[in-house]
Amino acid sequence: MPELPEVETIRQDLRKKILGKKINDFVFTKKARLNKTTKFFVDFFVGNHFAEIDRIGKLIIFVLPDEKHVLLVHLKMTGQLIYKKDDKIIPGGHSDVSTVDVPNKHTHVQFHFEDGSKVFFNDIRRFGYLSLETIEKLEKIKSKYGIEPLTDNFTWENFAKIFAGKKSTILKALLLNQQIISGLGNIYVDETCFDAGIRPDRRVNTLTLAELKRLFASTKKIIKKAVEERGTTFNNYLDADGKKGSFVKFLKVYGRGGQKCVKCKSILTKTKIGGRGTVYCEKCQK
DNA sequence: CCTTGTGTTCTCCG
DNA sequence: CCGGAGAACACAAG
Repeated sequence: MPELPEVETIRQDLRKKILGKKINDFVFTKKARLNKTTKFFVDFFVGNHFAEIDRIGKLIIFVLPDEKHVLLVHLKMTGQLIYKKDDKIIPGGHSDVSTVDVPNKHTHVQFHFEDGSKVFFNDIRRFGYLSLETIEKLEKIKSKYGIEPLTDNFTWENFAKIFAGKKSTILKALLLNQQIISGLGNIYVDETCFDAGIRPDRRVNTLTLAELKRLFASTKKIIKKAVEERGTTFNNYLDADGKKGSFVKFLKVYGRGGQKCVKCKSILTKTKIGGRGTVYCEKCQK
């Protein structure tokens, strides 16, 4: 599941690879989820290029040189953006880096660049989308996102403010709410709560100052570490080179329901909180 | 039936 | 009874 660290990894990778490169062709299948006609996309992109790649929360923002438009890409659960330099077949099959062949049956969109390199948008479940928007629309969309764990705005003061007015919200629901904190998804919320030693089903108005401080520190720590490890490949996620993210080896609760807690060896609880699958330790998290 | 991210709808409380 | 917050529901597809 691409969350902030995964999307940020892809953004940083693609920036180095495709900025300024002229787009020679825009290729698509009829399964592609686009917010305009395919003709519109082709006419718009062929001959054009990307001037910058930004991100807000889990949304990738490809900035066009006209300073009037952006291409928004949301990967949802199974989307991938894979860059490939050329179509050379390496004898014996796979290259030593990429763990995926592209294009494949889940490739719905391709950008072909002037130097022969390509970007492939793959999506098994097809929940992800490409959306061509104006700068004005982007500002409206951006205004709906909460504070970003990787920016200077993510201070203890701003973090504490989030909780100040809240009453009985379930902690996990609050942390997953993109309008409050942007970028956290199911993996990092469970990991953050474990790291802070707090049950994800706690009502936020019952959290003590000490607990809030731990939660703030853990959020920063987990996200920073996950970005350093280039994300978590649990099922489907790959970076722009088709490589897996290595944070998976640091997961302490996500996907480990029924297994032993790494700290206290008791069995981790798997349950549903706020409608989402949740794993936590009854002993280590209070 | 499950999975998760997100947008919408509904309910409840002060 | 109104407004807003929070929770529940709906939807995507395999």
